[in-house]
Amino acid sequence: MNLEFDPTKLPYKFVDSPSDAKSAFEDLLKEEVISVDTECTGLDPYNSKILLIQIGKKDMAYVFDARKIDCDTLKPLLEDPKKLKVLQNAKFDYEMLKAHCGITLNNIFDSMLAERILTCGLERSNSLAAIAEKHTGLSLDKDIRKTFEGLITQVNEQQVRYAALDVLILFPVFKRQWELLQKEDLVKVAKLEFGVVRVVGEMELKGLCINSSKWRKIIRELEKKRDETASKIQETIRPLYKVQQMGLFGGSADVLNLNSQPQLLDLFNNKLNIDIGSTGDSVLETVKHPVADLIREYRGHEKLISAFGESILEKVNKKTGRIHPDFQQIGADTGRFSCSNPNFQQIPRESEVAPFRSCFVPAEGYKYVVADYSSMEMRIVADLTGDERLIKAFEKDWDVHSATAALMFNKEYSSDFKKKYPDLRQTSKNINFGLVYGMGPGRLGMMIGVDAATAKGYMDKYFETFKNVKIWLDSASKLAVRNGYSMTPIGRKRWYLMPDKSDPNYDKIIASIERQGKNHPIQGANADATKYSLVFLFDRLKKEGVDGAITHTVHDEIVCEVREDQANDWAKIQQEEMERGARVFMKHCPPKAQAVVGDVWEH
DNA sequence: AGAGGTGGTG
DNA sequence: CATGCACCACCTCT
Repeated sequence: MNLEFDPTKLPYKFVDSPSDAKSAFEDLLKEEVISVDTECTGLDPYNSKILLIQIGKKDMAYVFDARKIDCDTLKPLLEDPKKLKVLQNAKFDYEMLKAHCGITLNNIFDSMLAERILTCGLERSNSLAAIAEKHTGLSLDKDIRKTFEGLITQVNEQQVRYAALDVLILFPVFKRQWELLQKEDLVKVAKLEFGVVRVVGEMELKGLCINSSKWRKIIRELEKKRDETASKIQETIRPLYKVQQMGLFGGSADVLNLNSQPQLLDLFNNKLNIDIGSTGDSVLETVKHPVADLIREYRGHEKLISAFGESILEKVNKKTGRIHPDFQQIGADTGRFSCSNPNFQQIPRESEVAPFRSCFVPAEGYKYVVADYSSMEMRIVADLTGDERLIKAFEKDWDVHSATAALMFNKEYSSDFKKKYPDLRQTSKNINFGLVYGMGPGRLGMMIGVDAATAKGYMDKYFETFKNVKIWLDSASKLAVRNGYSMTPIGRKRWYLMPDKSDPNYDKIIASIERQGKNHPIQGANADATKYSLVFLFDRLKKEGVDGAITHTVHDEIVCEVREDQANDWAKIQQEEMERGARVFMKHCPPKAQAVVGDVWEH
């Protein structure tokens, strides 16, 4: 790879005076493509500061001292929609520049997302060092990055050189990635992802408000229940253990640690003489012993307390009073988001004992508008297979599981089908859900309580009824194996590492690729629709001048926080835009989104 | 520190 | 022959 600069004699200028800033600005204004990076004292945009802003052209890097230069000097450059800004992990710099300088980056090329799009399924590490090494052969020393953490003194020359190289290297990386994106026909996907960056940036900056006292109340209740169950278990099994241990304060010590699988296994296998291979819920469920039931009860509460307890409240940001989770834009190889610190995509669904979701509340004077797609994956199946009867069912907005059951078992569809034939509907529902995962008869049988042969009969019946679904699924798995990748309708690819013929697990791995090859186009298409929706909604918020923000997304759901008096109108818009997001590629089956306005996170 | 088990979400 | 997709957090044990 030809570099346009000499890595041993980096072309950079350190800019720490207004006049130098002005001339650097003038010089950069001539460029159509600039690269951008920031060095900050930390990762949290609200509790750290920008030290350096680097802006590069292909043969020169300007390193601005953010503590001496007025950001406003750079604003017209960074906000110019005609200039392409190349960044590594643009979301981070977007948030920093927005929070500290009021600068809104646009027209973004994100090398991290580009690499992810180009290697989905193959590589998981998309650090600048890895990408630069791969595309230019130059190895970056990222150790210096750590030296910016909490820095209060003046930056040294080594730090400036490091900062300069980060933006210089982005040019050859960008050039190469752009060629590859075109070659792999991934430009459309890349443009979508790059458009989503600013939405994610704003979403993370906005965060969510949580009712801490209500949250704590739930945890306390759960702890009470857990402790009661735990004591009951300890008392019940104490006689089985020879050693009577006394606790520090006179009470009896626990006989075993209820969270320990080995100790639990020992309890069942050696003390209760009930052989179990694992302590998972599906196994304990079948154990006819009161202790098994108690442990399941204990587990249920312990899980909620440990995963969703105090740890989440510790994430409340001191500056904003809200929680700002990390959204990973291409968190899954299918194209889905993932979420962490904390993971707001796995908050339990609303229930009597654990109403966690109702603790998420909009700010004073605002409402939540929560919208999700209904039966999206089945609608995508209908669209991809072009099955007229499925499409018709969705056009009439029928319950899809009832409709498939009606077709499979030659019954008349009716609005009370679920009441009349609950078992038939359940069977169809399990097939519908299972088929997008490539499920087999064994698993289906387990789910509906019949043997594998009977279950296979149902599946045969299903595929006889929906021949084109079978054709599509077979073709999807074959294509994945033959091509080494699968694709969503907009062309998002997921690659597969093909096993060597000599691999002892060859068949197993191929079977797995076949299942992933069926699942990816469906799950990925859903993700694509949601991402288009995010972009459409974001633009619409601005266009309509709505006082609101996108705060959360969970795969087929988008949560907005909108000023009270505008919420109802926005709900209608949100529903329309989400359906439009799906119609980008759904040309046969109508998508459907449903929105509700409320004071808590619910749907 | 990392793996494995378990279990929460879509 | 065997066969459920995609994540992340917390726990224990090595």
